[in-house]
Amino acid sequence: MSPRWRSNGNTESVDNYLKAIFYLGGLEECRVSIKALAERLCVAPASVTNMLQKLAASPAPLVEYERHRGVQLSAAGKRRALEVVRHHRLIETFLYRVLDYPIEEVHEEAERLEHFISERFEERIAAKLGHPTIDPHGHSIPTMEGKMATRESILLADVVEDGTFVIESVSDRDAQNLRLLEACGIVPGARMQVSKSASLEGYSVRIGRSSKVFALSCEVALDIRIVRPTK
Amino acid sequence: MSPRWRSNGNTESVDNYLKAIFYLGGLEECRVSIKALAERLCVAPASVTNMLQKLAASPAPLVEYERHRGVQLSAAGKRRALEVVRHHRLIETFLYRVLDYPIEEVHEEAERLEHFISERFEERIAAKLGHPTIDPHGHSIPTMEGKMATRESILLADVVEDGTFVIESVSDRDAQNLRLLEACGIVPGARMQVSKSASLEGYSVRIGRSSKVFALSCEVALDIRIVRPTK
DNA sequence: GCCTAAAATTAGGTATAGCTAAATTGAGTA
DNA sequence: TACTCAATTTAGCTATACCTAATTTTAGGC
Repeated sequence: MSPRWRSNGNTESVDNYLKAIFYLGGLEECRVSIKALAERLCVAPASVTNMLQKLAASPAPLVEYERHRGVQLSAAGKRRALEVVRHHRLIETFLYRVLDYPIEEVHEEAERLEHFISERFEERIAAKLGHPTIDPHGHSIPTMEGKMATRESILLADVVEDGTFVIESVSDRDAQNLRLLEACGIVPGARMQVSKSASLEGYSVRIGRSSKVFALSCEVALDIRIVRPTK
Repeated sequence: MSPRWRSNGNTESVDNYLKAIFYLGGLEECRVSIKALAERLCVAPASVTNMLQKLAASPAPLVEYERHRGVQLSAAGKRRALEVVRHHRLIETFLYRVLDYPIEEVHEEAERLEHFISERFEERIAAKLGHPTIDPHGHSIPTMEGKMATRESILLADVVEDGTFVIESVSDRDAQNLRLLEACGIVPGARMQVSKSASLEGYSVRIGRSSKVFALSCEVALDIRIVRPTK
């Protein structure tokens, strides 16, 4: 006799651990340290150790964990992480395109809702949106089967030679910053002229044909991915 | 340093208690027994006592609770309950009208999501739907200010004389049943000829101009509200 | 007024997911 | 090799929200 509303088992925390391991592990899926996870999740390192031990001890473990050598997702864990990322990015796209959210508000709402929507909800919003592959921040949306397209972009922060680029994606984690970027026209798909300015400790950029120049700090440049123009 | 995803305080259980007290108290807002609450929430009576004591002891209590004499919502509790009901019914309407959900699936999804949507989400779906006042099951949607329209309907189960009625609302709690009702055309707004049949221990009904007769049990009739046709 | 049964409460226990503080481990340096 | 220190783990604690079993209270019948 357990309350109706807990019947699905609450996977919120677990999902957040999996997502964090997924992001921190990068595409190379290297082992992630307890410290890095603790920082990303805003919990104490001891809490992370605890949770990972529990996850690793389950009959169908979502993580591969070895004492003192960090943690990695198992195949099942990666599948679940990609599902949550798909939920997150579909919801962001939906909020932006169907419910006309301001761009800087979609992340927070998606961060909450991603854990609670059903398969049906996922399928319906995907259909409504025409099965999108890119979210409003320019990030790839994993498919229902758990495949995520990889694109050959680089970090703006890694640019060494001045040139023209197309913005692939921006970070969704800092709403304040996102609002500023959007106001400057720094949005996925925009064409951007970049010049590295040593004096400024950052980058000067011009968007499209505008003559306005914006200064971007190195920190912000770490959150922007760009590609060479196709033509 | 508490994890981001718990920052709002988890009000899921509390919301469910408030909603249950709201429904069981009825429009007269009478005191609700611990036993009734426990049954509705599928938890042990001891758990209800516990929760109510905690809720009543808070500096701004959501309930008025006295040992051995049941519980009632405070003004603040009623406000919150109506907000959750508004969320629930707006979400149901949204799922049905915008995302083309089958009618019998909207309740379960709304039951989960109602606790986690933001004010912005509420406002946006309401706008998208043209600020609806009735949900797909025929229930009134409370306003943003916490007012809920009351209509002069009666339970089908209270019908003593045969006659023609318009269906106001059906229950959303039993998906199976809801699917059957819909298949019979027993949906809000439909015109229904009712005859009480003693032999059947229930009602025989015909919908619109159809000649098909359906038998409804007394139990089902407890979940259908009807009104006299306006003309 | 007393007795009984149902309802409510109390007492004590579980699991989850956090926490701090103390102990341990291991990786790089002297 | 041994030392040091940061990272990790362990131990033991907290709060929430549930549970069962035992106790208390209340309300209705006699």
